[in-house]
Amino acid sequence: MKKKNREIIEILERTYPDAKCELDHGTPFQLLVATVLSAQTTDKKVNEVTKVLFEKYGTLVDFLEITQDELEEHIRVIGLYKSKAKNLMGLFSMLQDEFGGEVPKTMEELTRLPGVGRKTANVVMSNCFDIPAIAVDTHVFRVSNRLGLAKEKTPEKTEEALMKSLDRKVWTKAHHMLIFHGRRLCHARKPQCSECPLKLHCDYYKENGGISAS
DNA sequence: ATCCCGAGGG
DNA sequence: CCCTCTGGAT
Repeated sequence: MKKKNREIIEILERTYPDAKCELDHGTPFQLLVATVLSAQTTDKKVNEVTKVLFEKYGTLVDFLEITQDELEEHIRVIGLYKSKAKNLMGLFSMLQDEFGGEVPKTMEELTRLPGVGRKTANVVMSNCFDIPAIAVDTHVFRVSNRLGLAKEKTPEKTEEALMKSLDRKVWTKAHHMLIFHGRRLCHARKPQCSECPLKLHCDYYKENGGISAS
């Protein structure tokens, strides 16, 4: 790992020592469901929904008995609930029919599941099975570009570049820290550069002197 | 208005 | 690559 990257990781570790997955989850199956639900909404809201949902339906077997209408009723307060409910219904049956009722552990298998893309697959692999992975969401994408960890034009290329430029053992942690940084300081619109401990390592800061775009 | 730890389809 | 899908918070 390059010296600059190592310094960035060290600063992130000091700044966000508690960076972690904030979705509540017990079993891998439950985190998979929670992660599918989390797209374009907040973890807080998903946690409120899953707390009630998993109390009534805790396992795949329970969900195989549910109807799409019942599921929609539970997740109605979350955005995109129709497509999420539809995807989850397909996900349940595919888990049962093609994966023996178990959550698969590979990118190829996970992304076959309806509603599961690279981001969700990486979250499941790293958080459920301790497989080093970098899930690139909008935060990781933006922050990586600004810091120069991975200057890429698509999330998939950013994922590849980060895996090359960072030690495997910090992948999962780096993923969480970059998300925390994106949410706390390195906002899309108005990044708080003046408060940022990484500004001296940041290409974005160098280019505009830390003046937030209006 | 803009954003939320996206995914699928065109 | 770009658009849409959704509702709630700020």
